[in-house]
Amino acid sequence: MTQITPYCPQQVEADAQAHWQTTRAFQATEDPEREKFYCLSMFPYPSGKLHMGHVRNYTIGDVVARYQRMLGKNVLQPMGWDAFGMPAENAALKQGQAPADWTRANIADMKRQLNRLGFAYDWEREIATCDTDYYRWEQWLFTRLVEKGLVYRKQATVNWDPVDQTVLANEQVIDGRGWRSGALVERRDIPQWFLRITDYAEELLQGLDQLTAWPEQVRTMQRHWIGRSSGVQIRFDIVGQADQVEIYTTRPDTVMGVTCLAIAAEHPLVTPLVQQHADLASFVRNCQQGGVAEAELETMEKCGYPLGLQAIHPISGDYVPIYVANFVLMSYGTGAVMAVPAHDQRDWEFARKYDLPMRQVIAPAEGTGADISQGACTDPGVLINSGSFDGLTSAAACDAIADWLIRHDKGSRQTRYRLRDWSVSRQRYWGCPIPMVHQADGTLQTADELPVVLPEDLVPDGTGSPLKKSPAFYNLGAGRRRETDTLDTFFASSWYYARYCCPDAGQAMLDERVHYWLPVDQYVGGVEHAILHLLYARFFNKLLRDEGLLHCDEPFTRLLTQGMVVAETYYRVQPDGSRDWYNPAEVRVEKDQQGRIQRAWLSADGQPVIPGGTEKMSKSKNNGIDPQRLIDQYGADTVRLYVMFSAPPEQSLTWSDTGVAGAHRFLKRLWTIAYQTGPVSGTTEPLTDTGPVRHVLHSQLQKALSDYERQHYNTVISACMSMLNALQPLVSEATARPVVQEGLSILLRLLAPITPHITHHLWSQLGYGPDILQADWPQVDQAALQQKQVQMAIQVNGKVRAQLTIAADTDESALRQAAQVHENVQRFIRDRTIRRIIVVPGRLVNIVMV
RNA sequence: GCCCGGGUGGCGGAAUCGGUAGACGCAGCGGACUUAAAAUCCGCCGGCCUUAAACGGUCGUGCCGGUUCGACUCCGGCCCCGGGCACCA
Repeated sequence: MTQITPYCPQQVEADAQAHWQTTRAFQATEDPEREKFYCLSMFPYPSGKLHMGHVRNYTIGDVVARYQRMLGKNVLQPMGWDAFGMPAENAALKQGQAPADWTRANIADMKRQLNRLGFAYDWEREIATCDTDYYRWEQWLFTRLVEKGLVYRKQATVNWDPVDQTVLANEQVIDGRGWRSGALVERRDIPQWFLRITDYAEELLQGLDQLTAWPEQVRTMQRHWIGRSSGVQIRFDIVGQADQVEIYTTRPDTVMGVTCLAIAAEHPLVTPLVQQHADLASFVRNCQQGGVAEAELETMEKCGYPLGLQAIHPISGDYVPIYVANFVLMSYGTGAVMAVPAHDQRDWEFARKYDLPMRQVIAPAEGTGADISQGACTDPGVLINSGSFDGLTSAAACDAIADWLIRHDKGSRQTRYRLRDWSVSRQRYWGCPIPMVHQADGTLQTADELPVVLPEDLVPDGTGSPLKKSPAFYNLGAGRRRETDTLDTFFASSWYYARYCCPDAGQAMLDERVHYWLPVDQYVGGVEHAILHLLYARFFNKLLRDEGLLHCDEPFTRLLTQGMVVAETYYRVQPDGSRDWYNPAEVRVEKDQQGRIQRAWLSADGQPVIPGGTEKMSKSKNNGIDPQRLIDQYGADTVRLYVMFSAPPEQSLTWSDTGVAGAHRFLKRLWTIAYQTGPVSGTTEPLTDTGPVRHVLHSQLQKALSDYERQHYNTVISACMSMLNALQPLVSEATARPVVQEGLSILLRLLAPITPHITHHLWSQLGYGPDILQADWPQVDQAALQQKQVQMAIQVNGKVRAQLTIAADTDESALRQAAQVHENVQRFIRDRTIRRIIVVPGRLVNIVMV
């Protein structure tokens, strides 16, 4: 046997990539004659190096793009950088490097790594959101939205670090304390810029029904997030005051059970009383302790303090006490809620704690009265203790009570959304400057000239935005002052998909090329973006549409939410209480028999580290795995194959590096078998052989083709492995050569989207064709699928008792006969009466006994 | 706390519409080749019972219950893990 060139991925991959470069294989051009396919993966934040989550995301996207290309579509697959954000400022704090330099160095590194993986990107469309040519159009859009009245300014509650004198992100609040200072975080209201996304709430909700190629779970999450509800806004008068308190409820049927109102510490009713009552003042101060994250507000201990005012129940006229409560925020809703302890669990607990009366006004529709001594009864039922409303069902009472309140001018019906307007201003440096100017008279105007360029030479010091300390930036003279807040980075990532269509458009935000490419046919990204990013991008698409810049209603036709790559986290607590996170690659662990971690220590110093649980790979928890080592050792194709094989794309993947060797072994076998078979020779006529190997080949091909459509790429690979397993014994048989060649030709094309380098090499080197990118997609030979014999299971009462190999065209009565005579079956049916026999053609016969 | 997912051998996973649970791979074990190792190739591989072995039996898809001739799949209740909760991206 002749010596076979060993598989050398580094060489094969460099050659293939050079070929794609010289042929400009992935540069996309608009061509109205061809069907387009726009495949987009969520662009990365340039945090440093590529981690496994990136590799997984971009490999999935690349497989989709290359698959569509092989189907003959005109494919656009761009790539860029979500380049503004907090980590650049954090790196600057640590290393004193300007965020711009850090970011651009990371972009260069990560671009090199992406290229090494062989992704089919059109790099001529590369975008970085920190480039003036990109963000100038955000500023332009912002001014347009100001003109349209879709931007406004309002107080909003933020996390305030009283020591560092800075606003903290929710992520920077750890156990109620600032991550750097360790100081107790306070809630503080400051003026912020808002976008009226709620104007689009109904359209964003309705649009979900059209997104049939989105995962149902994402649509459900967005529906709940938008959270449309029908309810009643009710006004309560206050004893001895002209002011009123307004509340909103979706359960007006329970209104007769109100025994308390709870209002926010910042509510206008509270402020005048604070000066008079020291206890109240101290309670209000306590209320302002802690962060603003909803999870924190919902899980903290609910506290209240009686304000000393009584509200007048709008129907009964009873007096109900008003409490100040730490779980009501002034900036959401009306800043007040009604409490119905008998029928709401949170209110029930609140009433227990402060010894407030409970008044049951709903009886369960069926059975005897519910016991509210153990907890609230939240189910709908029939009204009791509700005067003239007694006996109504909850549904009827909702209507009747709403009507009563409206008739007596005490309330109104309202449709509300849980969705809140989008606060887009950030008190940070490394972002797009908001193009507004504070005039000497206190009014606000849009900037005279765009772009407002962000100075790149500033270095943050952890005590607020350096822009605020940079008169060169903000001081416009004559008392005019530039806004120093920057835009939320979600602003930049909400329209990049459109800019890729025309990244060089100099005269406008978007040009006519978007009409060819949009909407995006396939969007791929982490499931963690299921709500915020995807909702904001849908919102922006509608803003851009209403601006006349694009025509589609929704930006992303099909969505694949890739599961996360998660890994264990490890940390040590520093003397100041902060946590230092260690990468799993630097940690050694000892596990017990159940696989639980017993002991973990840093390999560098042997000292223990604390396991922090498996979490999404992230910069902040330092648990990203560097894929570079694997690429160096095995090559890009092996890494691509491995990440696609080891789990279905939508499932989360707990990182472990066993199994990579198996993926590599498969590619080596493919290489060896292809070279043993040698250059393509002989007839090119379609084969007519219907032997067992071609049956395996074409039934596996059929499975692989359908799995490509279903995006079950892990089982595409399983099918390819089965095909290679079937071919392997035939390699040394000269007569089987046509079948092996056919098999390899199918296999190479099936694998081309997943492992593009090795398939490119073998295809052209062994004479299957000039360039696998131009090859036709394989097709199933139906004749090869036919089988003369099938194997069926025989069950008795649903338990498998025997196997039957029988002619595929055996009719049903013959099958019943054959099943009953089987020896082992006889043991179970002897002496007993057969009640029925169920035949599932091609699968099983089930004999049901008495 | 609320919303959305997930839980199948030692491990990753398969089972597309309620129809033979464990495809494909990893790890492991046994064998071939080799002076040896690596690589490669061949075979075995959920637990328990029975058996010389095969055949066979029985349990088994997080837990408890239900529907069905038949349940990983459907229904009810629970447990655990992951994601999101509006300033991480």
